[in-house]
Amino acid sequence: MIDPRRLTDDLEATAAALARRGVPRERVEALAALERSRRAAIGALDAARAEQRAASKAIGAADPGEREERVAAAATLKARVTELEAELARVEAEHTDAFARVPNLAHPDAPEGAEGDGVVLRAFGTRPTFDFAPRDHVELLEAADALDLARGAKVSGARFAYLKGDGALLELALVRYAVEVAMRHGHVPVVPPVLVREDAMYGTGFLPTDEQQVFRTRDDELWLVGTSEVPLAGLHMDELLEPDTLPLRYAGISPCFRREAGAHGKDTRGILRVHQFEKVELFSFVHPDDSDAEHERILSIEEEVFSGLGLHARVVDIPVGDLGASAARKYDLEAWLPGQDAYREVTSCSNTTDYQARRLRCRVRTTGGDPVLVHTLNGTALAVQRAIIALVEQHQRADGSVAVPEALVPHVGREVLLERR
RNA sequence: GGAGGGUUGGCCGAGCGGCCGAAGGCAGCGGUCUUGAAAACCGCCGUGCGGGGCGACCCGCACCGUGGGUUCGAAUCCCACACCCUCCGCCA
Repeated sequence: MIDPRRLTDDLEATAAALARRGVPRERVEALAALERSRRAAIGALDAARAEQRAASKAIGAADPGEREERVAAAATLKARVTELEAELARVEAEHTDAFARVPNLAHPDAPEGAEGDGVVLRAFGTRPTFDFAPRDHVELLEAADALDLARGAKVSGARFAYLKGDGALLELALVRYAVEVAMRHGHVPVVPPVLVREDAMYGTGFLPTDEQQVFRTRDDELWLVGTSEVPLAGLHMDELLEPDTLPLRYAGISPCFRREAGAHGKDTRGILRVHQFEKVELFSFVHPDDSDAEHERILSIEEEVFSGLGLHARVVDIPVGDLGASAARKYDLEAWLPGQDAYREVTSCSNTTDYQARRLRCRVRTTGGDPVLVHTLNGTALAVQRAIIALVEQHQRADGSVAVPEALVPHVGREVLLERR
């Protein structure tokens, strides 16, 4: 959510900034009007309440003779207050809903453009070459009975899969490996709840905008998270933090659930786009001055995780037209997938600046001045299914087996996986 | 699922219709004292919103788990819900 105050105080600048995010001028002016009527309603109510309070106080000290008359007068004032309260509630509801749908302001350095206009900042690792026709992850994993898509579909539907045998082992090894890298960089490992209340979904910006992407439960007011970013951000909602506690850094380990509505026909093969996957997520709460540096820091951890697996990938600076509602700036890691002959997104890290903090009411004390909103950042340390794809496809050998990268050997317990029996 | 107890400021903890934004303590901040520190003593010390000065300040309103209700007036009374604790049942 943007700062309503800033919107009315500097309409021109805010309108220009929001135009970058595709918010039309008329809508910005409508928001400003809502903010002004909200303030007017508050002013009127406060004044009426002050009158009523004064009248009530006088009753306590009044002579019994004039009491009845004073009570009647106070009752009239009360009716006025009730009326103004209803008016404010109406304005406030409209205001809240309208502002909740406004995306975060883009970072000045985020590149212009729409999906596909990302700027490749750099690449790391070596793009593998093969003296045989490389297979894709489905062929490699199914041949070794490490993946069962057909039965996944039978039991749960399309976009669900079983990881078995080496596939299951690979998940455990990758999670453990990623958590260790994250811990080396000061992120505290966390296994969070994956069912959360609506408040946490709103606070992180997944509601109301992406409602159709989220699984919800029928009999309880709970939502299944699409990333542990939600419960990790929620960790400090409604909190006023002490400055010396920042930065707070976490590494969430959790399954993630996504409806993938509107993605019909897209990435239907294999486990690239599934309804349920496991992910290790980096999350930081920092002082607002430090969020740019923290963003680079999280990106570098992501690069370390991937390059540590001997994988080739590139870093993409995502254009404003392709940012989610909460992000001011986003970097993706795109790994080379020989099976698709393409680079595909395997991680993503966003600086959400004060967007989530405002919605979650998370602030930090400052020396002297008023508390300020913290900045929050999130990034994928490792998304298991996509990492598995990149790993088996890039490290495959002619016989369909996969060389386990050195860093993963201790966690897998073997140097080769997916050998056919 | 059943029965009880609880939820007050950064923390602990009083308050049980108007004098309560809220005693007291701890922590924190400033000062006196001290070679320095501790102790002692003095002072300050919640958050949000609205308005004004538009500076380190003043005024108003709101907030005692959340949402309703009673009342001229509620932290205090009533109802619902959420969460925490104890006991019983069930269960991994």
